[in-house]
Amino acid sequence: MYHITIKDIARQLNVSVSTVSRAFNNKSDIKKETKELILHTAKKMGYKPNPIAKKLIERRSYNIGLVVPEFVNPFFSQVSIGVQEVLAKKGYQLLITQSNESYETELLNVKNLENSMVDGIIMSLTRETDNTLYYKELIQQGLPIVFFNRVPEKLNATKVIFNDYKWAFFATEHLIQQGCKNIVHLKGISASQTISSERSRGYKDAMKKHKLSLNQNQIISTGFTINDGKRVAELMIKNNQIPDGIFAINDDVAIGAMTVFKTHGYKIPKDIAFVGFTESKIAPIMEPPLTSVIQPTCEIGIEVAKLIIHQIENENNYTPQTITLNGQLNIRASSLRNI
Amino acid sequence: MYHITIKDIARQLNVSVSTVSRAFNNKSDIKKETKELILHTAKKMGYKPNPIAKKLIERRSYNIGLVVPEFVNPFFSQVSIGVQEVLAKKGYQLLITQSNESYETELLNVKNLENSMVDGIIMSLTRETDNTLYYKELIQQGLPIVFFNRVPEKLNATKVIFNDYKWAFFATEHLIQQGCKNIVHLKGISASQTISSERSRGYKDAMKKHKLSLNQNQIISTGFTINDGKRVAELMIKNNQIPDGIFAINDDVAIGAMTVFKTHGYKIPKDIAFVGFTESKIAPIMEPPLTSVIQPTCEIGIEVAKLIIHQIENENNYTPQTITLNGQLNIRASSLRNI
DNA sequence: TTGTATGCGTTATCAG
DNA sequence: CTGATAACGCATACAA
Repeated sequence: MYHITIKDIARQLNVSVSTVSRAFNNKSDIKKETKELILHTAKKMGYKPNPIAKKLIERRSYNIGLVVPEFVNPFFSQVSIGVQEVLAKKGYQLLITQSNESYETELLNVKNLENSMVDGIIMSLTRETDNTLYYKELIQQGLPIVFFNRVPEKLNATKVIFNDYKWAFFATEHLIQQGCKNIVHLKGISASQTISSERSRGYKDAMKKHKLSLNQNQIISTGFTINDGKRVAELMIKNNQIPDGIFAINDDVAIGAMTVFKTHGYKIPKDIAFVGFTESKIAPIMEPPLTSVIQPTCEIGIEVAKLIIHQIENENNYTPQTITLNGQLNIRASSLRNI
Repeated sequence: MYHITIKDIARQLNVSVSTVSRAFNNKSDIKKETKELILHTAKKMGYKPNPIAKKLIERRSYNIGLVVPEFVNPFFSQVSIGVQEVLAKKGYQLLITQSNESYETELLNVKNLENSMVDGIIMSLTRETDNTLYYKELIQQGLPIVFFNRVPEKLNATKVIFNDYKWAFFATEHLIQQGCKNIVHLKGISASQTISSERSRGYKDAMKKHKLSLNQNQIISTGFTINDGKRVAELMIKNNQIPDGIFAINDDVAIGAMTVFKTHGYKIPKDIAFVGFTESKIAPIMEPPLTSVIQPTCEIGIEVAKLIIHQIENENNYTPQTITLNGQLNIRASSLRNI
């Protein structure tokens, strides 16, 4: 693959490289005819400006790194679509990496991106990420970073988050309004995760507001997968602790639990009403269709991308901010008791 | 963000840049002590080599472009994981673009990648892509390209495909072995798509082999989404054309159709047995769980990545090849009649 | 209006 | 063993 350069064009036309350069960046004055001639022959010769050379001069890579926990999770691929959309328009390229829910890999990814001289990093932490010291240092060094979704609680950084508390509250309240009295919350795992704790906080406050009894057994640390949901449901059945409503940390857990309860003869939503979180593709086709909180995935991506660009282009003149986005409760049959 | 360069180190240590450079590329001889001193102070100063400068010299971007129809489809995100894995190890970066099933966007993406001076392109065509002339030209110009999944039938290029024919044949034969006599195939749309036509060819041949009647009504051009599946099922019910087995172009179509038939009181698999294709996350948790052909998504990615690297590194000395990968039929309750 | 020279950060080729 | 210098492709300040 031989690439045509401005030198080739200059030689061909017996002009200097600077003239050719000028023709492309309609800056300094250049005779209209020469310009047109150059542009024309450039096109004919199949010239494409070498972005690498430009980047070297501008001392910027126009690359932005993205670090997500796992790409199989549609949430993150959807966010990345939003990110791409904005970045592409602005001439940036996105380098996508995934940390497979491993802090070690996450750190490695970030360091690799640094070595790639990205202009900024967009990231969502793994579930096990506890130590955010390195990211703090990066911020202090002046590297633009935007966190989203799974964000470091203690760091003063730019963040885009979802109002987990509010929507967990609404979701729980919805179950209560459907007549549920004994609602169990299937929670994530680590208490350090903002998301898990915010959602369970919303659950608790809704229970309190409506003066429903709330004991330790009603919040169960489950995990995040379909199998986690299944496992917990089996345990609940074995212990004969059957609630009349379940608010799950996410759709996968809800689906897993629902499946098990169904095969054991429980009627949904009559015996147990279900609400999930972070609407998945499966929710609407479950039987019964699963009520879930939908997050504005694409908007999150768009917002994140705008923020990182803003931060890059106003390097010395920006203050960390946290943007909180809203969602929607998609009410479906799994929680509708038609009281 | 000020970046330390070898110049900074040279100045700091009162040596020349070439000495510093030598210290990093343990090539030419350099006094052990100076080398160690340089390496040490470089680390202390937080030096990171500028990959852009290196790329300029090497006249290579070490970027590889990926063009997929849509990233929401987990198939493609899974493939991309495999691709990433291999490329990252070899020091390449992946630029991911998606064409949203639009030929126009696809072409735009490819051209953008060209302008980014990618060293090669990995792509899967959109469903509407018909004209592959431009890609032919690119290949002739010597740009390494590897196609996968949705590949241009007529182009002599490197391709990684799945044995759609074979597994469609097996899937259909499985239904026949379960006692189905009147099997309908829910096909994609465009006849020009290798995948759709290969799968329906497999279906037809299996029917022929087992001497089952096969008329035009048994192959229905459906589409690719859950709603397409629903729509067709409703039509079949309305026309009272109820088969005893359905082999769908993909899981989404199977799921859509299955849902409708179920709500109309049909028993799965007793009344109608179902087989999907390209195992989705939903398949195992459907009720009944959906039999499907699983594709080795990650392996496809790995294979594709290896091929593009091979092509890049042996630019003048490679011949286009087509690699066909195998899958597996995950038999589940949706097709098991326990005869 | 155009050409010359310099520099972006690095490597490579020569001299020394 | 080390230093000076040219080159990668392009942009730009300055000179003509």
